[in-house]
Amino acid sequence: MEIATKYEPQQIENKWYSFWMEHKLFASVPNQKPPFTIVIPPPNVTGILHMGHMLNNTIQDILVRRARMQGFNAVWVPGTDHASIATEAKVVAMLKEKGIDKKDLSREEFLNYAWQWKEKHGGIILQQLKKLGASCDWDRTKFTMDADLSEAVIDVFIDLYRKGLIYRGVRMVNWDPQALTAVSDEEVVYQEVQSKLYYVRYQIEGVDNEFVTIATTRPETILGDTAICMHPDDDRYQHLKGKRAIVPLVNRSIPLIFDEYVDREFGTGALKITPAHDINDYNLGIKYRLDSINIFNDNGTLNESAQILVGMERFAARDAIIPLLEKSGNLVKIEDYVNKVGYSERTQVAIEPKLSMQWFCKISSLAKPAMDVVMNDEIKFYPDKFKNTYSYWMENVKDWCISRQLWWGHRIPAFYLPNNEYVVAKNKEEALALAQQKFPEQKLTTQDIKQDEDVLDTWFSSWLWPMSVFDGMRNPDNDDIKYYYPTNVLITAPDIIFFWVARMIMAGLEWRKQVPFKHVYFTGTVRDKQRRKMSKSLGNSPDPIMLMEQFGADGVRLGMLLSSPAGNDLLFDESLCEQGRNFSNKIWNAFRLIRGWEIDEKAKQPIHTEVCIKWFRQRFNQALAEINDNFDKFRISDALMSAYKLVWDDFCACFLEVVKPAYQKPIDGKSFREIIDIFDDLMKVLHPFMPFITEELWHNLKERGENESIMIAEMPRISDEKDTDNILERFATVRKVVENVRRVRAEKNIAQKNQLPLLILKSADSADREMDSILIKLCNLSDIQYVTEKSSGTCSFIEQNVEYMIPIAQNINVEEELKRLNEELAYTQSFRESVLKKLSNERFVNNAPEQVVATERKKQADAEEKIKLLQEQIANLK
RNA sequence: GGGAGCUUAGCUCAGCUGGUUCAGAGCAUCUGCCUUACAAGCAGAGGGUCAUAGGUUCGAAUCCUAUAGCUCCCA
Repeated sequence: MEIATKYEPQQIENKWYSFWMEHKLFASVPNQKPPFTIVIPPPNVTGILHMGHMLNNTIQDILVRRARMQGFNAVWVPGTDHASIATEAKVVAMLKEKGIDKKDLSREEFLNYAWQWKEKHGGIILQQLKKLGASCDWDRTKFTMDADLSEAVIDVFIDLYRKGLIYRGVRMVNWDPQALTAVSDEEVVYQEVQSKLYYVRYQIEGVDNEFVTIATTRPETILGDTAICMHPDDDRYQHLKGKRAIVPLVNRSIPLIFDEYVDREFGTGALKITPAHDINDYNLGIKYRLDSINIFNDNGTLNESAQILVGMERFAARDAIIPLLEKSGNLVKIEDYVNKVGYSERTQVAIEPKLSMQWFCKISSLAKPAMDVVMNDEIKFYPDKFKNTYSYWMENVKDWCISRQLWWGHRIPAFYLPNNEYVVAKNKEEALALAQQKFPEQKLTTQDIKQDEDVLDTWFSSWLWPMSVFDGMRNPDNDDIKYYYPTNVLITAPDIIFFWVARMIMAGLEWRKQVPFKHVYFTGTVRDKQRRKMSKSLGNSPDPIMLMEQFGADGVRLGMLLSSPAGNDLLFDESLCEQGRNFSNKIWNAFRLIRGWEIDEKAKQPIHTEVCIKWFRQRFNQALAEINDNFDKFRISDALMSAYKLVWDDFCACFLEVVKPAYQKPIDGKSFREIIDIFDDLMKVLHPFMPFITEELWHNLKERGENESIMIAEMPRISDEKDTDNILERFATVRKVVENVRRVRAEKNIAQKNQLPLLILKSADSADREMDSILIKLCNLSDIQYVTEKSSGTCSFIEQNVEYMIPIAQNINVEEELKRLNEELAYTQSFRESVLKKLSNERFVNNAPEQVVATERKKQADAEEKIKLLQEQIANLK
């Protein structure tokens, strides 16, 4: 049979993904088996696949596939989240292209467009995940604005409201003047910017030529100033106590106040106070009952209250006010200054602190139990350092601003009445009934009540995700939620530990009295080689689809994992995928080798093959234990590396070299079948990492039924067979000897095809004939002789204090050999010295555990033995 | 400014509660090979004062303290 020497993944991948789908192998329904559940961190419905998704979803798929093969009823629930701000921005932009302004549309019209957009473009990412091999139960695909999930969100709002945990209030919020909505603290990204510090002097009221100078980075907000504040102990300003100042340009009289909040070192020690536009000023404003003058419109332009520059955009106003201040004689100086400015994560525009009416969720009572379950390890974090981050945030948790001034999302179920009261209810009818009951004298009708225009923060729906995907909020006793919840593990990025992870824990405990997941695995950030975050604007992110076309999905999956221990950033480099592809190819060729053998049922199994199979079974067992252990600790890249080395180093480089028959010779049937079984097991171990190639080869190894798949084959278990004859250790020694022989070959330029004899300075009685057969095969030896005396004209080496000699025809380079031997002797001697030093230290001998002292004595004995051998070798050469 | 964490080979990282020659892995590098599964490969080799300075200990990459540098989170 002709098989290509290179593995070509494309067709194979499509073939098997279709096969899995057709046979519904990803589907899960509750049954008697133990469940294993993962819910996908729902990507934005606007999203397209990027490298972060690749990493995250590769890990989820590995865990799910492995669990499935281990006999769990595994489910991986896919879905997307509606991403209020991002989606609304996309739709607005799309409409703009069509020449439609959002302002000209009704809410219903706009939402129509938005749904159309979602149906057309939403969920591309889920299609892309299929290319990766994601074994999601697609029939369970959910969207955070599905009717059932939406109902759950509204119910939760009402429930929290009735529990007194939701309130409405005026607060300083982070206003995004482009998206025209408040965003949460977590959605603000602070960046250092090069800016200016403006020094502006204010006339003291009623005193000629007396001024107080302040420093500000935002001179345009002067127009909203309602006080100037200084430190009460500041000597420079004692004489100003009780006086007032005049705001430049608008000539408003404002008080001078004194508070310890002020940093005397900063600027001039005098601070202008604009309560409407700065959170700290706002707090001082409350404390001193200052006026609050809002000078901005929602879109960031100046309003009537500013008195001048009305209608001008805030940054333009900043530029415009400087010449005015200069002209009026109030500008003292300008300095360069670096400060941090908050930007909206969604629109990248500078956040404007703004006072506005918002809905808030009281969080502290929810946070307490959520804190406990992480601290007591009921939920385990990997890596566990994120417990620190988590506890710090939870201890200082603030109320959650849950309203967004958008249309796309879950509309807040609050209904306003003509008397400025409001009621919270599931829909207008219930709201009306409630309102009529509450205010019977008002004689309210449907026309009198008006629902809140705002929607809820997207996270207010995603915090229910692990429950709502199983309809666990509306039907808490349904079979799915009872079976699949709590989920086993959440795979996510640490930057949403507060947004999402913490809140899911709160929600799970609040509504199901049960944690939503038992383990949280935090992936690192995918960065480029220069440690820069991958981003669209830098253009440093490769297209995952192209990568998969180039290296195969299996290759890319390996590439993602190879250097990404939990929580560590992954410095992505295409060469990692190349390594993955090369590994696929290695496996492919191992298969080609086996496939090409002819089978002779009459032939007897050679001794070296028998021994080698015995060894490999032990080695496999050992590696399996390692892999399992690594999985238990969520050290997935380590688990992969164990499997990688098992296949490449042990199976291909060693095992196959021993068992493969000579060129064009057949293999005996027994060996063939045993080797196929071993290969079969290896494919199963690799399957979670590399689903496609393993499925392909698994089907080619043996006759398989039409409905069979490696996906649902049983994962090999650690066998009880003990390594009674110590074959692992004996084999390890053999491999060292093989290395030495190969080194001699390399140094002496002796080709592998030329047979060599090997002399072993050891009694023939203690020979290990089993291992000799391996040596002969791997080193291509003519024979092995056990001798009692050294012979000259040999290259020799020592392994486990046994001397091995290879007679060679050419002259030995005595000097070179001596140099090598002397170096080894020196090393061994100094090693012995260090051991002796320890042993001659009474305190060591007295204090150290017996075991440790005994091993030191053994080291001493071994070293002395080796020194003796080396000295003999050296003497022999001279 | 407050907090957390990191610093081990050229790169990315392991190294658990001090004790096996403990200084490791993968990649990269160098040398030799188109050997009959695989050059996307084979065989071999080199490479580190474990950030620095102290301390605890019979014994420190591992524990403690300080310093330097880096990263992240919060304000």
